[in-house]
Amino acid sequence: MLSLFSHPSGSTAPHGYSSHGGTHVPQNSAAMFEEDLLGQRARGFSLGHAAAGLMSTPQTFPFAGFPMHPAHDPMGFAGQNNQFGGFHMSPHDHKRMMPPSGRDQRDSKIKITLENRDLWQKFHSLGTEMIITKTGRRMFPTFKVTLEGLDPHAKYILLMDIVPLDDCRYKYHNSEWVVTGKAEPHMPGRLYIHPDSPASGAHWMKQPVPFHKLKLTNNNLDQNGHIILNSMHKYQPRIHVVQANDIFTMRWNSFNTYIFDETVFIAVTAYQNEQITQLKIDHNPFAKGFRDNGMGRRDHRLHLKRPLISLDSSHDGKDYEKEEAVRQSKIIKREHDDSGLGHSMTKQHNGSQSEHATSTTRDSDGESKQAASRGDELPSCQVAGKSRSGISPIMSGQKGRSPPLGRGSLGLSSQCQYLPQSASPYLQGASSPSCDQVYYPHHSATTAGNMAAMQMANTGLLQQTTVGSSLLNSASSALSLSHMGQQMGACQLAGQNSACALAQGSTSGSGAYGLPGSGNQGSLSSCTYMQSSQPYPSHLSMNLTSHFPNPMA
Amino acid sequence: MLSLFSHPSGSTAPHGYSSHGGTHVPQNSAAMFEEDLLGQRARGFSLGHAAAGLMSTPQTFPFAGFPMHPAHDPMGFAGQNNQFGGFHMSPHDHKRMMPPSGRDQRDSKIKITLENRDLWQKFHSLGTEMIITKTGRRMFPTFKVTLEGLDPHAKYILLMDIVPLDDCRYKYHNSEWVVTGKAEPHMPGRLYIHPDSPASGAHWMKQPVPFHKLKLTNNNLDQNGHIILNSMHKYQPRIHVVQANDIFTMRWNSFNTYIFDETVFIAVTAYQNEQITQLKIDHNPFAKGFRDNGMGRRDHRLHLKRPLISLDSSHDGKDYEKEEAVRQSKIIKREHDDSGLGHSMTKQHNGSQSEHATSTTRDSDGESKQAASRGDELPSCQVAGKSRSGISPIMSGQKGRSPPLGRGSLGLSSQCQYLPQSASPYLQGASSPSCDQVYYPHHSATTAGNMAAMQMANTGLLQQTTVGSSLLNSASSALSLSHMGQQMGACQLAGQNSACALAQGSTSGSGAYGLPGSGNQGSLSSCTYMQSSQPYPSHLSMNLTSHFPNPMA
DNA sequence: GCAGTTTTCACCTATGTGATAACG
DNA sequence: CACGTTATCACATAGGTGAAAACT
Repeated sequence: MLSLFSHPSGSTAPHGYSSHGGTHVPQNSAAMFEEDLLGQRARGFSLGHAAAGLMSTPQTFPFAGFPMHPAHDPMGFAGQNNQFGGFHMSPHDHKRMMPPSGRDQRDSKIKITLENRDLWQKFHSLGTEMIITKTGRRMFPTFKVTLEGLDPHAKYILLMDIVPLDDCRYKYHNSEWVVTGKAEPHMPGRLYIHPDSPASGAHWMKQPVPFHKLKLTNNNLDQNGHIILNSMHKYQPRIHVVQANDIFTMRWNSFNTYIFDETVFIAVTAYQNEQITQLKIDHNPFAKGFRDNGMGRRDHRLHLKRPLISLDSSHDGKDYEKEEAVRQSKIIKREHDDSGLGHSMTKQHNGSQSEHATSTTRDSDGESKQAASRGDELPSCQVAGKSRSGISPIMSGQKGRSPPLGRGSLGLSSQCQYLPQSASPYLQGASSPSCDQVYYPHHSATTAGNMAAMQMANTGLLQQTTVGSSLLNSASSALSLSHMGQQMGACQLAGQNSACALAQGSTSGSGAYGLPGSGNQGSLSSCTYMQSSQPYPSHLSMNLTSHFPNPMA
Repeated sequence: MLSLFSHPSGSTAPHGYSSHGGTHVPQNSAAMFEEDLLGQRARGFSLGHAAAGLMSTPQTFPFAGFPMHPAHDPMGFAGQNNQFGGFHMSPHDHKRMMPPSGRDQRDSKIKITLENRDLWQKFHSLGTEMIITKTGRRMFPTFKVTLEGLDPHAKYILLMDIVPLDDCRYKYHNSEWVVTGKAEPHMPGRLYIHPDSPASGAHWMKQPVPFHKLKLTNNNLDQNGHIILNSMHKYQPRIHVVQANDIFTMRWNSFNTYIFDETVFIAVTAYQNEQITQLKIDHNPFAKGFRDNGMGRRDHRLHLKRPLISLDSSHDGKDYEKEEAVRQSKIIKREHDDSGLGHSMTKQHNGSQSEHATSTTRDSDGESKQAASRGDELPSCQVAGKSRSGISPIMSGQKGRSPPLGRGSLGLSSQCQYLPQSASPYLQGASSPSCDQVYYPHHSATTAGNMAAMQMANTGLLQQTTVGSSLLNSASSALSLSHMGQQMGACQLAGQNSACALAQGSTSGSGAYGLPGSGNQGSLSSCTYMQSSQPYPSHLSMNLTSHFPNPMA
């Protein structure tokens, strides 16, 4: 297998972190966390040039057929909540996400609430767009949740990931989002571990938990652990609550996954809908470049490509601080309560399903099917007519909140027609055996349990990279994990800092270091470096490039 | 007279604004305003190289004796509210500033309230510091006021300026501010005109008016109209409410001036008290660089040079947005109500005093007494002992709010001993005939009426400058006016954009263009360019370098 | 090769930091 | 000459912009 890491040898471990793989086990990660805590600029965890371990046999990968987009969302929720256009919100106030049913799972009593939901709704009603850049961009609004029902004394790890909502590629045409074709292959989904992890239930419950540090990037070669997305594609952020003392003993089958429909968004490199731009400027304190009216009072009309109102007064906006405050404390009721697809799903916990055995994670998929044909785990796309579909067609001025549409008559996403196999979104996860079901055992006991490899660092897609060292000093902690039915078998570390403190010493750049992992089912405790030769290794990967404020318990 | 403007000839009017003085009158300023309204980057108003008009005779300047610091605060309030150390606040809730007494002045019914007063108090209790930089720095907290009692239909102009509070120079030693000597000569005070000016009373009253655009600089050669201050000196921001249809017909004798004790601050080039730094970071949305816990929840302990608490949790701060909101709507009562110097003054309106006649504004003061002896209009300094004085000696951790001290036992500023002549701060304005009383006719009818010249643009101190054109593209609108007993006679414009549209055409750089103004008593309607040969012309100067969102009425 | 769509990039705002440069 | 104080500067963060470059 070839090296998965593209960064130039030598520039990999600027801080002395080993750049060469081996079958190492986490060591001094705690110390590192502390250091990071104090540092202003988080350092990466990546240990660089790590090589594969258990993933020796490519065939173990469910994605065999889809080397390009083995990643994300296997789940069928893509079909359940694609009311993206924002014309209709979830009929029920699913602000409070609950497990689908009273399944006898350990955390069925967990209650998770999306904060600033009303703000999310505002964006959602217009068709949320999230900028993705080479260097990584934060999300706005910030994904922030309130937790309840956790065991105050137990330790939990909170993670987030973002999965494709459908298999379509979009374009913003004539003020609306329309499908332009099939989706591009997705990078393996990375997991962003909340920096406070692991922490007690009490800690997580004492106040809203923000995932503001999470960053999105369109750089497939990203070495900073940011979540890699494709521009012009629709995504669904998800939150996972896992009871575990540390990420290494975290059992993948104990994932409690939740999603919030209003957080769906389309990744873009540049804003398409200027109403979204304006909304961002209006609410994001950092988008000050245009807040002429300064902190709190701004004139929406200024700088608006097409002013909606007259320019007479600059005192029309409200204090964003106030709005923000309201947003955080108040929960605005949904206006339209179209009881369409009822419970638009929320909880998707990984059933106690079989952990797909100690499958070996393989990285040398070999298939460089860049643009080759891909599997159809995700609903296929079909460019719909311009009829009444399309996201945010409502260009109604200022507060134009689109009229509620039946849940069935979806917005943009409705244009995607799902293949028979994925027709039932709720079951898709379990029904598509070939892949992705890992994370979406929705009502089934299937699951995430079968994660196999953790690539701590390089996503394993950096093959022919030539990334400069500048890319190595980032910060967010993320796990790249392509929701497949593999089990956690190998841990791949890369980057500069070492979470696992594994790779240290060797500075060899692209050499492959396949190391057979110990195949700990359902546990991430064994981190093994791995490198694959294929540019887009389709398997679970964990990229833990950054800081963990709290030392591992 | 020599040129007051130092910027290289030619680079003065990048946008075609004349750089050569003449007796011009505002012309197309309105058009400019609109353009500015839409532009993201405000352009300056400065008309460059303008020359003096009425200020032909230097002797007319009250500052004759103090060529270096004719500027600011003539008022005696320096003595009234120097409880800077923050140990004691104004006894009465002077959040609502009212005219000193029911003087029969047109606007005696105006009520002005400082917004986010509690935030100001927090800073004040520690000893507020404001960063000043070459390029200009905004103030934080932002000076924001709520107005009441204005004639909804009349037009008003809101201005702000910042005057020296005493004649001392400070230094931060051993965690406290101590006087180190006499103050450096102050640049002529510039006036910052609120960009909405002029606007109806209704407009000003409909919501808090923020002066967030105002910037402070330590660059004496500033061409951007920013307010020039001296580092390590204490200042008092002031607000002026003037009923006028436009700045040119604005009558200087109709100024209604207000000050808020809690807004006193020491200008610094770098923060001295780290508690202040922390407070800034905690409350200023832009100071995000360190808000690890992101928008809303931050860990004060991170990055704190000397952490006050443990580092276990990052969830301790409150949402700044919330705080901000609260700050804006709620008015926190002062804890300590030491009824020391009772009404710590607030309203300082310019009585209907005689407008010092059509005194001619002279700019060629000639005196280059840079470090020469200066007049003593300001209270003289006397380095006090380290006893219990000194600003923010209270280094009590987190919420350490200093215990209230008698008003008499002032904080730092108390260390300054005032000369007999200025012993009575409230009367000083009127009592010091030589200068500065212009703005502080406190209880007297004296006054601001005697302003003579407006130097629209260069402060007149840019003499030997070599400022690049880069300095010319700024934005804030400011008037430089050294509160002396001169009357508004000449208007000096400089910079690139033209508010008065006066100077246009001539590009001669440093030539002097003394032009006899029409001597409009109390009115700024006649703008005359002027240039003085002395580096520090001590006279009223108006530097209106920038934008006025609203076209002049 | 033009045109339409996307992406990248240098720029600008605001603000604090640490290192370095002046100053006294 | 070195130290203590103050100032300046390049850097970093977050985020939008517009123009140019890159795709399709």
